[in-house]
Amino acid sequence: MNTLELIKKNLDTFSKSERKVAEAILASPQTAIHSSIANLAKIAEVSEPTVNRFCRRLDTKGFPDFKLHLAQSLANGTPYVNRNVNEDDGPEAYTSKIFESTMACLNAAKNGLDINLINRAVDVLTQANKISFFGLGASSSVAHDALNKFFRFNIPVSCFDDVVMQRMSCINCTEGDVIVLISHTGRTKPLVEVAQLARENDAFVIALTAADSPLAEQSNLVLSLGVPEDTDIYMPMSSRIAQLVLIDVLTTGFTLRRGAKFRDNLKRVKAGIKDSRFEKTED
Amino acid sequence: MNTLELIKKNLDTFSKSERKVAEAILASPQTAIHSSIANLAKIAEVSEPTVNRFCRRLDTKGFPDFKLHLAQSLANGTPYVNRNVNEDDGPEAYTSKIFESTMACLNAAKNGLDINLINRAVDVLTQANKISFFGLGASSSVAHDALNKFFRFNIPVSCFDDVVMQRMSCINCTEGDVIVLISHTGRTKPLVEVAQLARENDAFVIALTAADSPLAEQSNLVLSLGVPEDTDIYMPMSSRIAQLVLIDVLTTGFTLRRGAKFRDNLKRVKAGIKDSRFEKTED
DNA sequence: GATTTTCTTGTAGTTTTATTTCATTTCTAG
DNA sequence: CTAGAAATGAAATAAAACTACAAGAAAATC
Repeated sequence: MNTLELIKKNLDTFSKSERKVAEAILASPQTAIHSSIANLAKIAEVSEPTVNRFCRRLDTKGFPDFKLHLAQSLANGTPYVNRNVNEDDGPEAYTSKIFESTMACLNAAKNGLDINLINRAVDVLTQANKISFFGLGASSSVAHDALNKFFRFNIPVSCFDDVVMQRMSCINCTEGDVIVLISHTGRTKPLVEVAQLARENDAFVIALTAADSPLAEQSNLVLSLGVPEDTDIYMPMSSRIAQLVLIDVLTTGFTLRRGAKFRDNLKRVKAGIKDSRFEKTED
Repeated sequence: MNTLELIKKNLDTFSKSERKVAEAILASPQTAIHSSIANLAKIAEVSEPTVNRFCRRLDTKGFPDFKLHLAQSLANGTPYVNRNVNEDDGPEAYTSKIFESTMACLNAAKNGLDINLINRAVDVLTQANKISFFGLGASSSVAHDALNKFFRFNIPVSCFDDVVMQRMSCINCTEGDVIVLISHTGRTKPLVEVAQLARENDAFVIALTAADSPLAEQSNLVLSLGVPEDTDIYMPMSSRIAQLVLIDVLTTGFTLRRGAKFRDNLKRVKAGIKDSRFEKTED
């Protein structure tokens, strides 16, 4: 738990003098971590033992230990607090807010993931005869991205971003086929129907979507990113980034699982691209 | 600069005893920040002043100050150090490595951005008659994503991921058109030619690409993400994520610049989608 | 190869910083 | 208004960090 947040939350549980300490710290945390206990006591206009007691109340061993905790939470740039863009932000402000909230979001997503399910998904993908990635709207770019990555493994893989093609593809499914459906909310009707159709035709359905959504219910395996987002004005930015990173994770798992033989194959594909470039490397 | 990294990098500039200290810290940074100078000296089998000298050599005021620095860099989950996936990583390991290195990469990207150029890009986009997003290969999904976002602003916007269409589109360019080219390396021949073609037809060319690349030279405005990446085996994962976040930033800047009127428009587009859903929200 | 110089390291002493103890003050409840 | 409890700070104690200096090792010079 972020120390600054903790202090804010417990402001009313402190005694009068202890609150003075809290406020002094909140006013300038940077000063706090670079002060001695005597100095901070003077700033807060209390005695040294009071500062010490304040530290202990926050479950630290004492003042130096408290400074350590505080320093650590400052290092994170408080990414969880108050990072929404508002109307009068300048370029500097909205740029760092977006980057920081994206990072915070990835962090949250990481902590909320079920590693066993990921492992399971990699299993399924490794054994698939054919893999298809489906997404609609904003999620279609995630599906495309997935296609791009799996394409290099030299296995049958496809990607559709319109419902008609998705349905047609599902009808031709057989056992051993894996369909990966991508939807932030899991409430896009056509996609839920596609999931149903796929399962009726014996395909294995993996969903990258919200837990407890209609789409999740229709799927064999759900990888959910617990990333709430205000989708009312701005677009589902961060959550989509998290989906992409999840695709990265699956790709990596896939690569590792299939071992060295396949990694050679990857290199060969890359080598084949080099001709169309000024130099080496990748787009 | 990350303290642990700094220690590693300077390992050979230390004297024999100081290196003992460095190694003791690297072996268990967590122990280090919770030890007194006497304790750490004992662990490293040196004297206390040696530890103190070691701290000063790293440009800190002394041992307590050093602990603060170290604590801060530990708080970031050591994302900069040694985060490459290797063959025998389990799901847990590669998942967190990928998430963490992506976050680190975003952080690096954020710090390397030129805010003025972003502001300039937003300016140009806001005044464009027509916006086109071009990408090839892995970058095409970024272009699609951009299309998806700008599409909602109710301005002429298009996206092509094959060279032929891109060239055709460029030939029809007129002054006031803006072309956004996306390429991780900036060395994809066809895309560089497209940039040339677009400029010959009076379009304004914005490139999301590496600085000092052929593509950068052919563009009117370059937004570069200084994100080096080992593209030899794994794909350009993190850098592409950074590009996407940059698109988010541009979109946000665009939204803010055009003011409240346009934000209403966004809401209307959203409302129009709702019918095709089980509930509200967005994919 | 010896000798001087420089750099490195540790011991012991000093100073700074943090913590504990305890007396005083300030609330709170009857 | 007073007994008891809680909060606070002064002073003393303990701990930690730092400094000065001297002994020893390594490097350079003759």
